[in-house]
Amino acid sequence: MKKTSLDIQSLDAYKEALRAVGFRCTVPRLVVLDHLHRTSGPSSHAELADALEGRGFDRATLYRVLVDLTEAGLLTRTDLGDHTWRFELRSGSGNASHADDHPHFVCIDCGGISCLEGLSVKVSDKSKAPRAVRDKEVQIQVKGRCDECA
Amino acid sequence: MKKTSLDIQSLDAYKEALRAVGFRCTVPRLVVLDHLHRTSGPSSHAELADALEGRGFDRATLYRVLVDLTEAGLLTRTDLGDHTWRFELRSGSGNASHADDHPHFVCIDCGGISCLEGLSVKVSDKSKAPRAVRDKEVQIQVKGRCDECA
DNA sequence: ATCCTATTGCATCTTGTATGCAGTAGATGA
DNA sequence: TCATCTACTGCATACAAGATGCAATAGGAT
Repeated sequence: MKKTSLDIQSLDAYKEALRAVGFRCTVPRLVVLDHLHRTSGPSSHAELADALEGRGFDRATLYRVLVDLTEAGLLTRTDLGDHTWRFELRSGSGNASHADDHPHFVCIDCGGISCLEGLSVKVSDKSKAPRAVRDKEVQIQVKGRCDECA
Repeated sequence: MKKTSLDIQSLDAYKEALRAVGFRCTVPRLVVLDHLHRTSGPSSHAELADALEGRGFDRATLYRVLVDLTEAGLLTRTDLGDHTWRFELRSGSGNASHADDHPHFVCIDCGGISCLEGLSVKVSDKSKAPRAVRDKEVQIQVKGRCDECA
């Protein structure tokens, strides 16, 4: 099922999103957006660079693309505890299916990351919890062993 | 309130804890344990090294002390999202006030840690979640800004 | 007090992140 | 369609936190 290297469906959406934040539509940026769109779960700079190996993009370029897009609000940047930034498409960037603030599951063995979209956290004793918890202005991480490593 | 440089009260407890995990009771280790005991909240390697400046310990030594003690189970190591490890005494290491197995709220500004005892997690789509999540064999971390830093 | 070996101190390396600069390629107007 | 302006890219290079190899040293068991 290897068609074109870029998802034509979303291409226009990406271009529009880039222009909306005042960015030029360059090949590296479109490829990064496309890759993050296809990938499930957040990607690190290293993972992205590996995945796009052979496309001829410089690692520094990819790094700056990630940072720039994050600052422009098209991506989110999180650290799941392994000392590497992981980037993910935000909804509204041609990626309507993915919520922004879902919990992540981090495998304590292999370091694999997956998203727990269907997970909700409830606080029973709200009086004690910090305001941020009640207002859901938090980032939730769940650490454990994934099915492969269990 | 500057008395001795080492908290005599806890010294024996530290020595005992070190021996319990098969470690020798060396000066750097005792000083690190003592410092973490006095400090509220987690300390990074850099903070620790700065605080112990003048004691003549090598930074690499302090780093290895932190890592060793963590692997021995006397400390916990977390990353609050700023790409630096932060270490904290675990309960049972002369710090009985803190249980380890409940969700923690971590302030992304001050690094303060509070406990969310009344927090529960529900998974709506159980088919996709890793087995560990369903079996509750996970460690949950909630990151955000605490009330003081908000 | 002596000896064995876990630890330390020093040097060095790695990895992830960040930036300066000259050349290149988007986008705009003619 | 082409010229032009300048936001990007590629390359080199820097930087800090985190690791590690190795000889010297200091716990602690005998």
